[in-house]
Amino acid sequence: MRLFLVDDHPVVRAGLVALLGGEDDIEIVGEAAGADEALRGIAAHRPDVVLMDLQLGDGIDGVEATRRIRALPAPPQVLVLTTYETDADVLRAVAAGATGYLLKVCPPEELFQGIRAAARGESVLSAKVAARMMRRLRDPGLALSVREVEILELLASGAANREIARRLFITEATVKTHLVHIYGKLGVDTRTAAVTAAVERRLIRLP
Amino acid sequence: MRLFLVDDHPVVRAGLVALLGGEDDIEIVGEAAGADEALRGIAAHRPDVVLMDLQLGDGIDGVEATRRIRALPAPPQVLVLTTYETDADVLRAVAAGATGYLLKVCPPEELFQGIRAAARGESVLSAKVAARMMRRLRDPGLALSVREVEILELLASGAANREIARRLFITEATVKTHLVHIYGKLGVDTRTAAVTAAVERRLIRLP
DNA sequence: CCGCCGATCAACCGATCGGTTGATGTGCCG
DNA sequence: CGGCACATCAACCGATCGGTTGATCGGCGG
Repeated sequence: MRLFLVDDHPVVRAGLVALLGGEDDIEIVGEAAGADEALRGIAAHRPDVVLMDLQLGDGIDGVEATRRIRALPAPPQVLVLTTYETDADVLRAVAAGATGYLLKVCPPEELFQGIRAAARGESVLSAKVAARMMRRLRDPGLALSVREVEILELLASGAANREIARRLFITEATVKTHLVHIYGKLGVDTRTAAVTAAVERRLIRLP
Repeated sequence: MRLFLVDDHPVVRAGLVALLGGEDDIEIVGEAAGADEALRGIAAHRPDVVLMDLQLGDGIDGVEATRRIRALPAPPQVLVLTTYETDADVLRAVAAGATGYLLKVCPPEELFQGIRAAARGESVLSAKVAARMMRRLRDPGLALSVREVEILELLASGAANREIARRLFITEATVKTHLVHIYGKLGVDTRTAAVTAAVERRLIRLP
């Protein structure tokens, strides 16, 4: 099975090469530190699976890189392997066409099985990520709605209520209503605290 | 030269082992995913240099782990190898007794030389980190003062001006004055934007 | 079909924030 | 010694935010 690595850290790429060297059925056909390099390498080497970090060397992030890879004709499976487990990251990666989402803290064996499962086209979720998603499905009351996360991300960028309203094509009154709900769900009472609480709880991630 | 690895990511540890395997003068005598495990391993194997990540497996972070290691009798040199390059991280790590500060994105050769330099007791700074520190020294006007960073960190926790004033034993008026200066230096005009700008510019980092 | 939830909007009020002007003291560097 | 940066405080004003109450509408599930 042909594998392509995309990660901006030389140390991590070396680690993956070393770990996967012991797996005879997995062949690493190329690696890249950034999105452009990855797209060229994938076109040249036609891998079955791409192992993708979310923070990349060049300006393009892993989600956008995933989107572009999946837009290729007969695209490879993309398995995200990254440090973060925010709701926003996971949902965006899956929306961009990722087959699975693993964390770098996972034990090597889980990584191997994940790569093989991805090659078969199966969906793969790291235990921690899966738990987060299950909780999100089981207990939707505590989870923020999609709209509320949108508000939070604009909040994190420092936008005023009026600016948020303008960007989302709603009125300031609606923004305030959403904020009250967000405060309640996060257990805070100011916008700044909401941003840090959301970052801590991995609901959003700062750029 | 005896080296000990501390990093919570199995992939990164494998990568370091693989990369350093080619350097005959460097011998890896042990590794750990967390601070407690590291302290036990260091006591047992007596390395010359400890390669330390800042985000660790257990509750203790790399800065605190560094402090504890440097408090040992005849302690090893501690070389920080991490993803982040915030002012706060670097300054805290150095204050805790770190000999050097390298980034995981650095090329392997720089890492090798850094480890050897650390073993000789020399200070090591990654090029990006060094540049940031130099800028901080050369152009103190653009850098935030220590007091302003304190304000920023409380800001990031969501504290209101009154709360910040109470925690720092100053009046609300003074807090507002500091905020105006901070806004000016960061080029923003709201507290929330100041927090995200500070995080983006690596002046502070969220917990 | 009816209830619940999410999303939308309105009007109001007090509290907080952003911005300005002006002032004082301290410590450092040339 | 004379700046200069930093930290501290005061008073003021308009803008924004936080909180509340109440309302409409569409979709989804029992």
